[in-house]
Amino acid sequence: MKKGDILTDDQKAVARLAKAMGHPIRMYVLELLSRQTCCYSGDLTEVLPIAKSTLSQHLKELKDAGLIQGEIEAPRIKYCLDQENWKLAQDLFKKFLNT
Amino acid sequence: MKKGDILTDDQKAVARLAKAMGHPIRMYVLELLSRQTCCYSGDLTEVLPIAKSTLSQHLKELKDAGLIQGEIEAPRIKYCLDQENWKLAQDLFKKFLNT
DNA sequence: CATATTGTTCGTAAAATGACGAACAAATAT
DNA sequence: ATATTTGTTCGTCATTTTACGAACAATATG
Repeated sequence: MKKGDILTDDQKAVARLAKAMGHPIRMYVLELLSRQTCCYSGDLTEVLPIAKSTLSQHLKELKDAGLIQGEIEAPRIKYCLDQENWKLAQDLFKKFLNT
Repeated sequence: MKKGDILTDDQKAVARLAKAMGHPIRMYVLELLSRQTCCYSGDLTEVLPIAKSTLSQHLKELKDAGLIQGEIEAPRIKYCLDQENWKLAQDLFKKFLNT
């Protein structure tokens, strides 16, 4: 924790999360997963108007931010919210927005 | 509201807000303003380790996203949260985060 | 009027983002 | 063993983001 560093860890953390949420496609995925526990990316490809490689990138960003996790299941991959980090995100945003 | 459009307005709106919040400097400003009603950008320039032109850009982004507003006051500019949109942002994030 | 003070705008540059199709890897099914 | 399904990775490209300093505009102060 360097001294001259003005920005707090929480500010950095919530900015990191917000950045990951800063695209409509990614919010679509997050909302879906917050409603139905899991989904397969194939389902998303069918519905979303983007190439599967692009979707893959978006999912990777959500994964890198810790918001979702993917579990290999036969030929497909099952995506779910990362419950632990999701709770953390809830708390962080609550902290920054509610007061 | 076009038919083939999968993404909802709320998803787009919250993504827009999240994008604006997706930088530590901007979260710093937002947190400050959520605590102390207003500030002058000069105060920020003193504290933050970035050029004033860069700060100006960040403030503009927050303004464009509707999160803050600037009021000219003599030689300086007073920045505050845009209360109305801030409430909207609170509601949107609450909705998406299930809080 | 001259001169600070304050912030934006401009020009520039490096890096990141978002998108695509093609190629690839892994696993299942034929 | 070959084909099919599923998703990632690669190469590419255009656009956006982040950052800086210099120049500029507007407004106070001497």
